[in-house]
Amino acid sequence: MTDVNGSLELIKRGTEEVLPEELLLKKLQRGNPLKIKAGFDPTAPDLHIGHTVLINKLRQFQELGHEVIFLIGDFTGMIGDPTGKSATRPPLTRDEVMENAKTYEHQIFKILDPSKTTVLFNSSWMGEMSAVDLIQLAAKHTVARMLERDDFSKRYTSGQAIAVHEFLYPLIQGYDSVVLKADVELGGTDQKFNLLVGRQLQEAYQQEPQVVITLPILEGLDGVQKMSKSLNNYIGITDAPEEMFGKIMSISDQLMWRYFELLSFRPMAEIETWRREVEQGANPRDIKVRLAEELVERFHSRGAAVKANQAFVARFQKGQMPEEMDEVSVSAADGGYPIANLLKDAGLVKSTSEAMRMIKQGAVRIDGERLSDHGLQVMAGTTRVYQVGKRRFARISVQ
RNA sequence: GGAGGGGUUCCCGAGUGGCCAAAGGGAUCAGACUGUAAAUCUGACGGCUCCGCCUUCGGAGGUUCGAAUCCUCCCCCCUCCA
Repeated sequence: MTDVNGSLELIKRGTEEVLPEELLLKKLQRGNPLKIKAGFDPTAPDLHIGHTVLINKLRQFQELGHEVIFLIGDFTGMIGDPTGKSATRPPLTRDEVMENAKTYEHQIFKILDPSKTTVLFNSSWMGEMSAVDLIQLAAKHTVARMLERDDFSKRYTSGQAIAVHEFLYPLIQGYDSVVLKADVELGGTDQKFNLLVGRQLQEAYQQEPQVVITLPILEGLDGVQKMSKSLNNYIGITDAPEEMFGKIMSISDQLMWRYFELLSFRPMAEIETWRREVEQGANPRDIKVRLAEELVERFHSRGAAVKANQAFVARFQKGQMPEEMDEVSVSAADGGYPIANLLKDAGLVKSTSEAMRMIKQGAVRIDGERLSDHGLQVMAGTTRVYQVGKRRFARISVQ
């Protein structure tokens, strides 16, 4: 390998930490393909663009000739990662795990090269482990070290529950690295503790420890909390083009730069140029469009990106109705369909109470016209466009 | 095993017999303003046949004209001691 330092620089770009960097350099200098490990939770196969920060990094390793191990933590999934609040998860069945794995592959191979990716399940070795083995593994770590983990110490000091089995999670994740003889493990900054446990365990099992690379956690659409499905502040990589485009356009100007840095493949120099243009008065919206187009193109196609942009302009800058919306058909009883029930049954609101509120607040429109009568009975034989707020539409036929 | 503290509406957190569908904050949603920005302002924020009615305050009973608030039993969490 002639250009080891160049590789190192490339790898470091966009990362939070490389621990320890000297070891990575040493491993690279040997010139052999490295085993790059990244673990994924089997319960949440719907990836969002926050996950792609990591996946993009994996791809970079592949391009440099290394082997990526995409590890599905189906065994650890049964424990549940004790990050933050730990609601007990129901164990997944074998079929569910396999199905989720398929979904993962479908999504990650939009970015990764399948021929250089090995997909593994940690149940294949953890399932074989005996109680004795597990206790021996547990003997290699101490409670004090476990409590170093921020999550645990916070919960411990603030009087929240920590179940004993939660201590096993980092150990098992670390043991995966032992089994795989991983050279490098990637994870989000929130995984730093778990990743470091892997290093320690590898040493305990007489292996050269892995290099730990942490990547920033992408903030969600709100710009404050991390992107996650449960907070509903995410952009799914399978989101429809228009939805994806719209979500990106809705982020704040400040957050836009963060997204550019972590998600765009554009050179940083170019992004800096745009930032200066904005400082000199360019409309940030126009720059944001470039980000939206790039990402829609990556996960869909160039054509989809162009179309999404056009639809966005038509709908929000020119105030037109969306071309496509849900079509709903319902049957009215005698005397018509009460508007509140209609909106509820069509899925535009969660309850009739909410429907009433929306109407009182002036959020409901029928064919573009604001509705004020919350007692309206919709007659059979009509088909109209019902709108709640700015974003929820449905074309409802009443039979 | 012993002693003490605690479980409230999505989250945090007030509330110790009626004025409580339950303060306040957060999140969320809507309206205004906009670039579907952000910030800000206003309002909403259990359900329903919606100017009225029904169901909520860990669970099950009980006292009372009336209970989130009192009593009994049960479940769960935390702290200190052992």
